[in-house]
Amino acid sequence: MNNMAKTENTELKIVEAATSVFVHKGFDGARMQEIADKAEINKAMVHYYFRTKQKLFERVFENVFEVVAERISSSLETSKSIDELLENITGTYFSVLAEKPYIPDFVIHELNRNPELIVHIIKTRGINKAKLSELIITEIQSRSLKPFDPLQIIVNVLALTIFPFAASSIIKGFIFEGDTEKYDKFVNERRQHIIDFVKSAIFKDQKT
Amino acid sequence: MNNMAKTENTELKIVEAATSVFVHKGFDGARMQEIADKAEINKAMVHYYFRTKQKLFERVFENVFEVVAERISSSLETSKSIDELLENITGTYFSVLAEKPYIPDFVIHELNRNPELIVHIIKTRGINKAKLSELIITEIQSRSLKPFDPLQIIVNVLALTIFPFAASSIIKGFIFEGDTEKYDKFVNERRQHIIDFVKSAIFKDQKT
DNA sequence: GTCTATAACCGGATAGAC
DNA sequence: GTCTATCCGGTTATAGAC
Repeated sequence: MNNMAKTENTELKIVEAATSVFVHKGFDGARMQEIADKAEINKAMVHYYFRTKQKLFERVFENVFEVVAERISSSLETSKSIDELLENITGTYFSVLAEKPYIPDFVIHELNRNPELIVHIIKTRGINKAKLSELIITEIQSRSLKPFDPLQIIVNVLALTIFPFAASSIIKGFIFEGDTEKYDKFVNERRQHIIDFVKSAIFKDQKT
Repeated sequence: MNNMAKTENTELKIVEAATSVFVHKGFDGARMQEIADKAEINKAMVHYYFRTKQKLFERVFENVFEVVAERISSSLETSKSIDELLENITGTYFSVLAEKPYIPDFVIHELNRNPELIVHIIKTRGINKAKLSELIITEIQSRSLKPFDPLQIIVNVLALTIFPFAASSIIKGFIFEGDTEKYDKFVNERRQHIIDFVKSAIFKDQKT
């Protein structure tokens, strides 16, 4: 009992440490020693619990991915209109990414370099894009919205929301010349801007 | 003379090989041996020409960055209206990125992990966002467009254009379930879609 | 489960002959 | 300029005592 609690506690500490290292340095840049140090534990212990760097990484990646996927899909389930959908998606992403802005670059980078990961993950959790485009198509017809391709719209919303976090260093550096204050203001205003911008694009009747 | 031609030729071969390796594996994942192999040259030669991996990387990164920056800024210079601007930016990006889709992830990832690079690059080539937002502001007033923040609009266009390339593996995997044909069709239609979408968002008069 | 020590290997970099 | 051989530090992973 005592042992088990200890075990799970140690394992958790390792995963947490590993997450913060992998997420900031990537798989190739991460060092098992740094993970051990951050977990305040011996390096051998990390191998005792997870055997290889690769296995530890997979555990971390799935965790990180799950955090986002979980919150996104639950917010999709409950959306009954495009307006609600927009509010929910942007809201969810902003609440997750404002806290963990490094997630997009991490996920994108590791997935690009390791496409097998995708196959593995898709099997466990497929995003229900069918349901999503159905909702959009229905709305396009019933509310006579602009006849854009639903998939393009979905990607647009993802792009508008995620890109600024993925490319934060570029936007901060090149567009705001390193001015953190202006950048923060920009991010704060952006959630509402995206909603307004997308609505303005797809609704025929103007709401300014 | 003969030596010099050979030198420049060898150097070029190294840079080309290094580019393809760095761009796909990132700095941490890249191996000098693989670069040497690809350049069909000895590993010691790579060090002879560039001394360190870091120096070779910087040369490659600046080259890659330059390709994009060059074409973007020249297309910005010549744009006299928002319509032209949209056509030029999306057109330029698509022509560059359709050919080199790995650039966004590479640039974003390396810049996020190595912010000092940004400072270095900004000094040499600043993006003239001032001129850009001026044009947008003028257009907003004279053609009575929706009063969106010009900087948000700029980021929107970049996001809509670049994100699908950066996250290509995700979009291909999750939204198109690995169907390359559908994905290619999606990308081909996307350039025009972005133009239509953005115009629809910022123009008050509808052009469907 | 936890630690120390070390194996085994890899990768960047250099020495030195040609 | 080009090659072979090699050094050397660092990194993953394991052996083995406690």
